[in-house]
Amino acid sequence: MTYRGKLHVIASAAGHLFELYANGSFPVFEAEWKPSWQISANKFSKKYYMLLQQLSKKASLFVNACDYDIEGSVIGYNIIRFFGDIKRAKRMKFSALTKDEILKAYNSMSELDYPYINAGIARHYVDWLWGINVSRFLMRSLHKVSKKRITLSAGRVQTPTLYEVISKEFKRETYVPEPYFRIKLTVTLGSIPYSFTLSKIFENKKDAEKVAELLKKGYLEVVKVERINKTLERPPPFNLGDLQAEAGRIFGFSPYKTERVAEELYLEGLISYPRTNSQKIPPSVNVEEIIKELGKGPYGFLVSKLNSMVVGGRYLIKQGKEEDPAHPAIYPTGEKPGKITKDALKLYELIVRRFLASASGDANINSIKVVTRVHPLEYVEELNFQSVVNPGWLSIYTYTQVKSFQGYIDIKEGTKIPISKVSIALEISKPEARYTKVSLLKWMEKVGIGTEATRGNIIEILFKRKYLSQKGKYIYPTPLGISIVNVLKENFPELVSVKLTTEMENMLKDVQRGKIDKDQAIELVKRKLSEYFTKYSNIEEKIGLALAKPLGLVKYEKCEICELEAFKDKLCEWHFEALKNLKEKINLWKIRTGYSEGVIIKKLYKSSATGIYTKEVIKKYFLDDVSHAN
DNA sequence: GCAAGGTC
Ligand SMILES: [Zn+2]
Repeated sequence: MTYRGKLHVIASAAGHLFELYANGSFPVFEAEWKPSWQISANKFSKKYYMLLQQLSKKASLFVNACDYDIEGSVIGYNIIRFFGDIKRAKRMKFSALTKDEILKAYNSMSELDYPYINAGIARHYVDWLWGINVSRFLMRSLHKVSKKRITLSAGRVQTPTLYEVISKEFKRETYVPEPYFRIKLTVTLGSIPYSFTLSKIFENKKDAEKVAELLKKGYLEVVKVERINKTLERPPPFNLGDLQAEAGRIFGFSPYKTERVAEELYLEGLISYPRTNSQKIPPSVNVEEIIKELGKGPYGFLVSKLNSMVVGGRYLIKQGKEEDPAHPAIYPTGEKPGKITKDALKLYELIVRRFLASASGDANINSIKVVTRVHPLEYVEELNFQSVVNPGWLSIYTYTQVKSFQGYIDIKEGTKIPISKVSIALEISKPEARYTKVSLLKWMEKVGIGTEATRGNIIEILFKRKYLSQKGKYIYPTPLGISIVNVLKENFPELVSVKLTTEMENMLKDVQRGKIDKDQAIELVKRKLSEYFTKYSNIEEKIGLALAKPLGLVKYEKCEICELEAFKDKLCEWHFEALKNLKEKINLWKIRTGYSEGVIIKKLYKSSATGIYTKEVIKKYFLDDVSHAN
């Protein structure tokens, strides 16, 4: 384009066109930037590379207009320094690809942003040095012992993620639930029988029985009735993490799949840039125009619903808390979908409904809180009944359903409600849930490792390495994954912890502020790794052996129940822990319930709260006894 | 071949 009398040529990169690269030696501390297309099997970036190289020959000024974050700064810097001239270069900064923001950024462009560039370069080196060297160390060690070449890896993001799955799973699968008792009452509300469980917890069955006996002659007295009108606020538009969570919940998509399909929609021009953490839509996005366009398409009926809710004709998008330096939240462009896959259409509709919901109205809920005294005891019990009086956004975003109490509640202060039935319920404690791909991604988000663009993929890498496996929707570690974590935790403790990322980010901030030089920061990592590998030159066999065992490449003493290495009493650490927990908890069960061991074992074996390793221990050592005894 | 980060 010609603007203000000057010819401007705008050409796009496609992510990093250059990557760090070195030969195959070990340890390796020197790396150079090399064109991505020369390294990777995928040559897609070559055409972008060639074009930018050609155009750069004729340019008098170079402007980096990549994403306004440290990666965007590195992407543009590398292109300018390898093809152009960093002395004739500028930086544009904007957080949404809208006319307003682009014009503003154009009119206020700055010199090249070295604080960001240097921090970005340091980030690349730190990850490369740790990842390449430790991965090579693992593979060399295994090769020494087994002569096998098997791809193994470790890294700042993938290793803490693997460690998290394993530590959570260790607790989950060796879990033995504890018993407790609660009292269930059935009363008549108006003309409807209504059952609920008293909140009071009884550790021992006998205590619960005593109280239940008293309640048979008891009643509920209504102490207070409160009617509260609550609002259920409409949700903000999607960032990628929320989209991945919802597509997982609703369609069963993995986070990686959602990211891929979202990219497809983006390239089709149907949605805005998907790899964003923002839940906000800035005023520079023309929401009115987008909704008008959507109204003409297949989702026009949703726009009609929306318009019936909005007063005054102005849409007010609910803004979320999460932010992104380079992009707004995900929104539909208003373009009509052409021929796209079934999955793409599902995801598109989800994004459309969420966007329209964020522009619609909050739902109104009528909630009745009934405070009762349970006679003849002094328990105060709260009963809550809610019904949706105005669905608002719930009628557009129909993936979220709110239960409504059906029926009329005719009670007021002083009303006495007879108890028609009393029973005792055995309840058991619940363990923390197993990870799914989605909940693992949410964990990564929470602790702050990885980015929108990488989290889904890094989870898939752990599966490709056969460190993790999936059954149904749940994730389980493999023996190889367990050995990898054991080896890394013992020898490179930094690498299993999220702290490595926190500390790296602090270091990057110092580089940005000029408190330390990027080369100094990189040097510190090299020194640390160098010390490690000098120290470990004579333990490669030991480490190789630990990795060869789960791969079945060497003989070793196995657990009596599984393939893991025996740890104590012919059991692996996991089965040993499960047996220990089980023995302790059986006693607790006996005291609290008065059940025989046989009954307890059967209940535990049947319960979904009991861990897998616990069940295997039960099967091996207890179950036969039980069937003989009976 | 190996990381994590871009994007195809
Ligand atoms: Zn075992």
